[in-house]
Amino acid sequence: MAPAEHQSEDTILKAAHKVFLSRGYHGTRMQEIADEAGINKALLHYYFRSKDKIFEAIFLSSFKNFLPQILEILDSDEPFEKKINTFFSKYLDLLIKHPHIPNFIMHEVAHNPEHLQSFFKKHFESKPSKFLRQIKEEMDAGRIEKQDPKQILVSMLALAIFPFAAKPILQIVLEMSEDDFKSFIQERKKFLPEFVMRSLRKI
Amino acid sequence: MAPAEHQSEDTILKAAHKVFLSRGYHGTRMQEIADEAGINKALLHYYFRSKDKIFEAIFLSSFKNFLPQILEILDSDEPFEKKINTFFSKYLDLLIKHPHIPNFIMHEVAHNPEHLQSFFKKHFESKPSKFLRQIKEEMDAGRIEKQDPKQILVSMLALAIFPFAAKPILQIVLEMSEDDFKSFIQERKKFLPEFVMRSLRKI
DNA sequence: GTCTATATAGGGATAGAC
DNA sequence: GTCTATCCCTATATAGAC
Repeated sequence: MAPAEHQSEDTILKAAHKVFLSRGYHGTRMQEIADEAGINKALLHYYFRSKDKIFEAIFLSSFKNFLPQILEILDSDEPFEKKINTFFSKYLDLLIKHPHIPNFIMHEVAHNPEHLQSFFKKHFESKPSKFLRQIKEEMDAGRIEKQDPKQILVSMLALAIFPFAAKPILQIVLEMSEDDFKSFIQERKKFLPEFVMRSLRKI
Repeated sequence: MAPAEHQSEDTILKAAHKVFLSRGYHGTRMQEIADEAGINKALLHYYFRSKDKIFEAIFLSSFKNFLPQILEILDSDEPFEKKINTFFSKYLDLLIKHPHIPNFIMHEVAHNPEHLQSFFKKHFESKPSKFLRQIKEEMDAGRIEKQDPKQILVSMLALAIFPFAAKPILQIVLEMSEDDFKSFIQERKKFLPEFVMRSLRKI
């Protein structure tokens, strides 16, 4: 890539990412993206034709960080218990890097569910089918309690994602400062694998 | 209350509730609320002075369904294990009745965290302090594993709330129809208390 | 209390100079 | 490529008749 050529485009995307993720589609003003990027409104339309086009780019890149990367981990060949550890460790790290993604995705998706179906099919065929099968195998082998595998998967996602989506509320209810919250999440990396495995393990 | 007097006001509130919860503050048009209520735009301003005022009313009533009612259950005098059961059973029922509240609250709160602090202090002093103490007591009595009580509380909230916030995504990833999702949630009422208690119980 | 009509502002998008 | 100026539609809000 030529160095200066795409500089503005990247600057715009970074700015747009920041604004869209903190304000949502309808809360975002093109002016604010321009200010954040240190350029003019007109330039936004020069690079991307419309607000919609910029949004699409941001949404796509965000979504890729929200689910597919993680589903891949779940579909790896690691043994079960090891995989639970890897999952929480990697997912929490990812969420620490992009803490606003859960809210952003869930909000936008809830308001355009029609688009999601085709969008999903277009960009990711990855389903957590291998992981769901793996859970079944563990059950059949008598190593974990018989449960609906989907309930387990959704629970794992919930335990990892929810604290980031509900952060401001949790901070108030539990009287946590920013630092408190940070160490709460760090603690959670250790807490969650144990929490889940203790629940699953046959006694 | 006089019968006809407040009819329009109620109609407006019901319509506003529906529109705000499905579209969010910035996605909501006064025109759509008016249409939904079967009245004129101007009438909205006659009853409530501005969009902000209507929103405030809706947000307040929604928030009351999202947290305080549940924190109350947690601060009751029930014994521990019974309380875990009551919590999930009542909370899931509440969320079935108001499935859009989690997304709505979390989205709006994330974008106006400044307001939340004073808002929360004004309307609810209820903190889950009794429940957190109760967890500690169970630990001290040797009935459950020693853990950070806050991690447990947040996990319980996550397990209950997340599926509603992430519903459209889950439906696609797990290939669930509306009916599938409904029964998934019904199943979850039984699944969650066991899931949590198995994890906590000392072995 | 409820309507129609209108004022006013805000924000996405374009024209055109440089 | 980047800017200033401006168009134009949309949305909140108000005025005023009934």
